[in-house]
Amino acid sequence: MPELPEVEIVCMGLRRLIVGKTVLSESHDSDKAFPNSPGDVGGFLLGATVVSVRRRAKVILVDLSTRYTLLVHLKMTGQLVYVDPSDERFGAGHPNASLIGALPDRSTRVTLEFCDGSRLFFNDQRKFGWMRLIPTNEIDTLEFFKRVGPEPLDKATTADVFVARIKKRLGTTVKAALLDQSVIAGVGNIYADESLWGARIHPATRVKDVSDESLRLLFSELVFVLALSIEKGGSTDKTYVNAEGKKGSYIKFARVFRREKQPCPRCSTEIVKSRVAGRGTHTCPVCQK
DNA sequence: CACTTGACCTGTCCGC
DNA sequence: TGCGGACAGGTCAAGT
Repeated sequence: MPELPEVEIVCMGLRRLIVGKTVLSESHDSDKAFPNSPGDVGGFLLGATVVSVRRRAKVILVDLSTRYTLLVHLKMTGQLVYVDPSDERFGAGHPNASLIGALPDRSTRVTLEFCDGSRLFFNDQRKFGWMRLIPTNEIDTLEFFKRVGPEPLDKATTADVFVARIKKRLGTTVKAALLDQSVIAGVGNIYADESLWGARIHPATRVKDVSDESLRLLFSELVFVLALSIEKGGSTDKTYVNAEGKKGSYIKFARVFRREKQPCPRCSTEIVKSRVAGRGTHTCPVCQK
């Protein structure tokens, strides 16, 4: 499930792989892949050169020379994978296609072909993800970007900023508040559980019942797990891969996420799985009260 | 208004 | 072996 670290890793790869490349053709399986975009997406993309790749929250922004930007949201199972013609994974029909991760595959929804013959595939098993083509100067007018909270890894986003924002959600659970993109950007289920364990806060606690000191600790734990995950290439539970098709390893370092029935790294009590804010939630019943 | 739940999807896993 | 159902979770619309 791509969250901030996974999306950041994809962006870093795309910066290296596609900036400066010009689109030769585009194809997609269904117009549902491009909600709220011009009808003739292919026509708008033809001849456009990739100028830069940015990230805001969990959204990838590919700025084009045409003053349009391609927005991409990977949601849960989306992938953006670049393949060069010299790569053995290039093109379908390979005898060991699924084994080597050949592309396109049956989850491929959009294909961008560049002038040098390389391709960028947007794959999405569950079809929750989307791409959107929009004039670059209209990005700030989109409701999501107007509402979204600050980036946790920005220097300007201090613990004070975080505490002030989360305390606007006094009546809800601290986990629901962390997952709310308008409070703080980029946090999903994995890093919510991991940071709450780090701060010894039970996810179902109401925000009003958490001390300022604990909220400040929560922010520093959040920054810690996000930065650690970026260092480890992100979390691959099932489907996540980076722009080169490679998996991340954070999940090996996770303390509670997907570790139910395993010992808590702090006190050895069995990690339990429950449901908080409508999500599978992992906690240590002793460390997190 | 503040907050919670359901819908969107499909692959995988579990019990029978 | 096959089948029904639960589950996975980011975001927004709908419901309480």
